Amino acid sequence: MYIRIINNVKRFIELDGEELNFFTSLLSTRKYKRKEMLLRNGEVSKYELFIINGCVKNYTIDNNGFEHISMFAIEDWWTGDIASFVTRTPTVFNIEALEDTEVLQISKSDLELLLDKIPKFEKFFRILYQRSLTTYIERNNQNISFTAEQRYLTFIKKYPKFELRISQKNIASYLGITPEFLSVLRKKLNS
Amino acid sequence: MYIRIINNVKRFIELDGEELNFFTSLLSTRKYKRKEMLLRNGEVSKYELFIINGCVKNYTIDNNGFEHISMFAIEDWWTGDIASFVTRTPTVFNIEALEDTEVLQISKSDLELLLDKIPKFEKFFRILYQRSLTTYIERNNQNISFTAEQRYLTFIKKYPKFELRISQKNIASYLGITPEFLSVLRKKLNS
DNA sequence: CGTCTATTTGAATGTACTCAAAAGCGGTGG
DNA sequence: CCACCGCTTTTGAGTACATTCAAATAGACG
Repeated sequence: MYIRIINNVKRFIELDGEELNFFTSLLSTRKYKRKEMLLRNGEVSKYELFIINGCVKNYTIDNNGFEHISMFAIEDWWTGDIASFVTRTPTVFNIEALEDTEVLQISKSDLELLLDKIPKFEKFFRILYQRSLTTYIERNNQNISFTAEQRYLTFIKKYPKFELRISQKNIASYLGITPEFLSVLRKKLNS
Repeated sequence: MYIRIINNVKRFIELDGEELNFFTSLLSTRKYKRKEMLLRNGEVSKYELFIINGCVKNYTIDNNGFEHISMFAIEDWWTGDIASFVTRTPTVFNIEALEDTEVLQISKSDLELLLDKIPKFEKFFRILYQRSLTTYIERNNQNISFTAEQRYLTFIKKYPKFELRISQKNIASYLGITPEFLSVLRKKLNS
């Protein structure tokens, strides 16, 4: 149950048995069926989530009803909505399971307790956010400088697993293009 | 000299006089003239930077020689290139002063020393990166879902100061559009 | 004051979208 | 296990948003 999250945390900090027990005591498990919602636009995001298995998408819906995917998360990834979680304000995001998914979650008060009791977790999250930031900076750069084709090629190179697991419609939404246009791009690239 | 950075740090953590002295002892000042480079593509980013006054742009140059601005930073902002700084690998970014600029900088080894001696700084940077991440997530969402006009309107609403201080050419580069098209947009919006 | 860069303007072009319809595919129930 | 239903993907025609290139004008810096 906790092996994946423990290995994940141990990438950046070292913890003894007691600290690990305290950490895992703050986590709870939840299972979601494919298409179930983990978070809905308008709610306050109460948890930071760690995916044990499965796959979710984190997206907004614009005024015309179109979905725009901010991120995917699969096993060993953290997800959630930091902005809403930190400020306790309603989220603009939705999180939906793309496969049957099992998560570990930690509430805001328990996370604060954890950071307070074991400051090494400040370091853990500092590094986690640092790396996440790097990814978003890179993606932002691609968004403002790449064509859709370049973004697609970069995406499948960086996340080869995702291409097999995630529908074209969802990949298109992540890339910021229409599914029709992604279809055209793929046809062109395969010929 | 240190008032701005001390106030910046005190937003998230409390420090006593001794801790502040240790912190500031690790900082050095540098001044740059307008158009001077703070960092060049291919170098390793050796410092995290805090702007005391002035304004800089952080950008990449694509294969066709076009600039794409990742961020601006003015007084009280942190900047640099985390990816290169953390991994000690050559950066793809350039940082250039848009005005005469004065910065405080801290080297990687000194930052590590600081984080080690005063773990509260782990918390400071955890929160700093968390907030920065939130900004990039929001901007990424706008990039994949907004038209150029919507991105421009959002930008001037969020950073009204920047519009007065930064050339249209640079704003266009930040938004991911051509200066010519931004000119057309502004004309349309002013009529 | 002169030079260099930024901004404006316009015409032609390209990238990506919209809308519509057909084809393909997967899950579910009979 | 097959057939149907709903959703995804494909295809194509017409359109919109944004770029490219060029030239004129305006503005800033030394």
